[in-house]
Amino acid sequence: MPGRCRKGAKKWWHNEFRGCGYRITIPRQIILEVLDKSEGHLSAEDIFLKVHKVYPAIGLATVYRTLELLVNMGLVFKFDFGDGRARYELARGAKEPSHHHHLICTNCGRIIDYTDFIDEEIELIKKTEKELSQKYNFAIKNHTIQFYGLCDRCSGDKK
Amino acid sequence: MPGRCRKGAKKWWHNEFRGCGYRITIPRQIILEVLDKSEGHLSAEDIFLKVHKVYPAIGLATVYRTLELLVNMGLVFKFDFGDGRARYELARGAKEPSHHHHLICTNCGRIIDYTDFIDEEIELIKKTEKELSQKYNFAIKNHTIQFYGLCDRCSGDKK
DNA sequence: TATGTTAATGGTAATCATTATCAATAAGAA
DNA sequence: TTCTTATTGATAATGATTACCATTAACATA
Repeated sequence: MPGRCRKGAKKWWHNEFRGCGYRITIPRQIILEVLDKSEGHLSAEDIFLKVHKVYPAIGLATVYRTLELLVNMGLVFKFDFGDGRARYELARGAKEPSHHHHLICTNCGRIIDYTDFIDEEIELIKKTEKELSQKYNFAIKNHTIQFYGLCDRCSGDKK
Repeated sequence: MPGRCRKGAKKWWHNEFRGCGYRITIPRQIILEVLDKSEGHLSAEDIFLKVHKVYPAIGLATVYRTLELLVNMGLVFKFDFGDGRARYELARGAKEPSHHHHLICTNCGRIIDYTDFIDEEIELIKKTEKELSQKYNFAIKNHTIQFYGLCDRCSGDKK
C-alpha cells in the first residue's frame, strides 16, 4: 500500500526489486516516493526536478533509466499525450481504486483523469483482451484509452 | 470514396481543401495517394520514402507539414505506438468499415489491427464521450484504444 | 564489520524525430 | 499572362531520450 509505510520500514516494492535482482538505491527510492506523492502525468523532467529538490546529486540519465526499469517491471505506466514528452504514473497494481483514463486537451495539453464508466470499460476490456489474446496469440499486458479534444478553457479560442 | 476516382478526375478531398482555402499541390496529392494505397501505421519517413519514389523532389519537411495539416483537418489520424516516431493513417470519415484499434507488440513493434467488439466499443465510447463532454465541458474530437503486449513471435523470447 | 564484485550512477556527448527558418517556386485569382 | 502569396525544399535548430564511461556504492561473502 503506497505511502503507508512507517518511516524507515521496508517499502512495499522492495521485494519486487529483490526478486528481479535489482539493487535498492537512494535515487530509486526517491523517484518512487516522488511518483507516489505526486498526482500522475509527470514528465521525466518533472520527476527530475522534484527529486533534485531533496537529492540534488540526481542525474537526469538516472531518472530516465529508473523509469524505464519501473515501466518494464510494470510498477509504472508510461503514456504519450502527443506533446512530445512521455508521462509517467504509478500503476499501484490492480488493488488501488485509481484505475482511470485520460481526457487530453489538444490545445493547451491539460489532462483530466476520469473514472466514469470504468466498470463497463473494464468489462469490455477484459472481454476484448481475452478474445484478442486467443485470436492473435498475443500476450496482452496493458491498454490505454484516451480521448482528445478541447477543454472548456480552450474551446472558445480555437475551433 | 478513396481510390475509386477516374484518373485525372477531381479527388474526393479537393473540396475539403478548397473549403479551407488550402491549395492543391503535387506533394499534397501524392502524399494523400500514398496514404490511400498503403496499409496504415506509416511513419513520416515511410511516407517520405514512398512519395520520393514517384516524386523525388519531395522534401521531408513538406511531408511533416502536410501530415500536420491533414491531422488538423481530420483527414488523417496520428498515433503513437511507443517507439519514438509518430504513425499516420487515413481517417476516411466514418463511412468506411475500417474503424479499428491496435494491438502493439512492445518487443518487436509489430502492429495488428483488430475490429473485434468494435460495435460494443463504439457504443461505450459514444456513451462515455457524451457523459464526459457534459461533465467536464470538453469538446471531444477523437479517441484511441490500444493494447500492449507480446505478439506470438515474441512471447517466447522475452517473458 | 571489512572487502570485493559489479550494478548503478552522474555528467556529458550523441542520436534521432520533429520544427523553424528562409529564399525560391508555383497555385490560383484576376 | 500577371500578380499575390501560400507552399516548398534544403538545412539549421530544437528538444527529448539514449549511449558512453569513469566513478561510486549495494550488498553478498568472508
